[in-house]
Amino acid sequence: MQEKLKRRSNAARTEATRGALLDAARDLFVHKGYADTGTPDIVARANVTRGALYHHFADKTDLFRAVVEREAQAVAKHIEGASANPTSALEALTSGTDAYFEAMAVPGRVRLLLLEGPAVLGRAEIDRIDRQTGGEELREGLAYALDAQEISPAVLGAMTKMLSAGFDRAALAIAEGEPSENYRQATNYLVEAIINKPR
Amino acid sequence: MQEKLKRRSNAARTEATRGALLDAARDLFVHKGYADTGTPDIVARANVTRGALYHHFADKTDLFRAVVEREAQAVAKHIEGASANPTSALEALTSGTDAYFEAMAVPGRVRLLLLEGPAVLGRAEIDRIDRQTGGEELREGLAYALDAQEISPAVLGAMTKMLSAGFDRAALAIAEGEPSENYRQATNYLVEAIINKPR
DNA sequence: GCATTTACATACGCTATGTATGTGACTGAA
DNA sequence: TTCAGTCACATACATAGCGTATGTAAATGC
Repeated sequence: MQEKLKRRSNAARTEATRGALLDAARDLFVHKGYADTGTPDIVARANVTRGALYHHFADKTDLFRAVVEREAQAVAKHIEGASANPTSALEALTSGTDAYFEAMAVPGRVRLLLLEGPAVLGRAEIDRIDRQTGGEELREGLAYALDAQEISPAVLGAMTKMLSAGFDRAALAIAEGEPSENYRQATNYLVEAIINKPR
Repeated sequence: MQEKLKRRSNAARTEATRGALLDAARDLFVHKGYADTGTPDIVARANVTRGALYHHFADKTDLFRAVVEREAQAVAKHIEGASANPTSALEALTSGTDAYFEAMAVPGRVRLLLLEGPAVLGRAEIDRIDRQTGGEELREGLAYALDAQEISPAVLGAMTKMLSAGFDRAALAIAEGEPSENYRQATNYLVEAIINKPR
């Protein structure tokens, strides 16, 4: 236990303040949305002043971006940890999507990453964050699974984006209370249909 | 040619003012986004005052909703007109998706309906508008195509939402300049894989 | 030990939103 | 035709949030 007003290094102060701001902002952005959350609300909950906020972040959008990036990293870490050693291409895909659905079931994540994120930061920025935090797994899994079939890389990329959007939508529906089993089954159906597609 | 300051009925005045506001707002929302578009900008472009805006619409969000609804109706009308008499389930689906991609290629539509819409109005509201303006076609087409296979209605609904999200994503990519041919091929591949899935 | 940088806090200007209030044009009944 | 009531705005105002400029004490580095 440390003293109440202990002297702290600048690094420690920065970490504490930034962390408090990120936590408070995440909560408020999740519950009230980006537009309806004011910087006064955020700093009040974080027990700092607006000066601190604008010292650590360029503006409100920059703070939001930091929140989103932290969230995306958490998702990536979860998926990374879950995908152990798959026995088949199909199993790799389904276990990967399961891990994704699990990770996205954390409250607020869907709103931050799939709803507010693209609108506030723009689709390009969100895509960048996704890629940066490791959103290549689905593409690789699909490419591997479709190895035998004659598909151009461009079409494969297009299909990957479309399926990825489908999984996002599934995560969104699950987060809104729809039974996840329906989406697990639909996912399996889709993946199987694609992998076993007759030519 | 009518006089410059002709007397007009109230109905005519309302229609003109509302139309000018909707047009101006659509342009600005498309180019600068909802958050960065101020009501002063909108009324300046529409050549009316803020008083007129707040007379006809409850608030800025309400005006945005009206813009989105008009846009969704335009999309519905286009698809409705395109889907003539299909010769097969597969052709019905592919021609429907093609019509959807065409409709969504109108500049700004993707941003309004797929990016800003869900974030500003909420997913639930956007879904309501979609349903109201006739977004049931894909569901019916899929249900018909999958008639033979053993799929519960719940899973079918889930799959429909996921595929719909995929098509949205395709429309978005096309709107951002990616070659539509990739997405047409990917769409065909997916639809065929699903319809012909071996059991 | 001192200059510099860091990490804030405070105060301010600007802009946008929504609302309250005022006014003239239109409408409908007598 | 007139006149009361409503409609379609216009204007003025109150509030609030954002970003910035400026001030200060603590920490860091030479």
